[in-house]
Amino acid sequence: MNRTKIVAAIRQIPRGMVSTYGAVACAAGLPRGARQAAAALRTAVGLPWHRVLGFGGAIKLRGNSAFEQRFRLEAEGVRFRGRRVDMSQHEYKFPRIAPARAKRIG
DNA sequence: CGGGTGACTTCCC
DNA sequence: GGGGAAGCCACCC
Repeated sequence: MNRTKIVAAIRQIPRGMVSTYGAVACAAGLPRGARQAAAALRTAVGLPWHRVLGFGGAIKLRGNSAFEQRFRLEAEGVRFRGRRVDMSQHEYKFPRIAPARAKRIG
């Protein structure tokens, strides 16, 4: 199941690192599955959900959840630049799980 | 089958 | 940098 791959990918993000919806989906073999990655994060439990961000390291949650996500990341040593995570330092690059052809998303 | 929806992304103003 | 439009995709009526 694709959703399982997405969950597996998210679970691999180590502490102090982050990734993006698109990258996670890509690692799971779904080049256009950013939204599916988000859906998986919403439903699945026990994931490091706070380590998944929008493109460029932006928090896509709203309200209190956004605050909590930022708080948790900072607690792991992740640094922010403005409202975005400093991706040059903390972006986690997935090992290839499934062949992910690079294509534009969006 | 068709239409609405979203923790998405990219362009453009 | 903020806001809107358009494209994409799985899921759910």
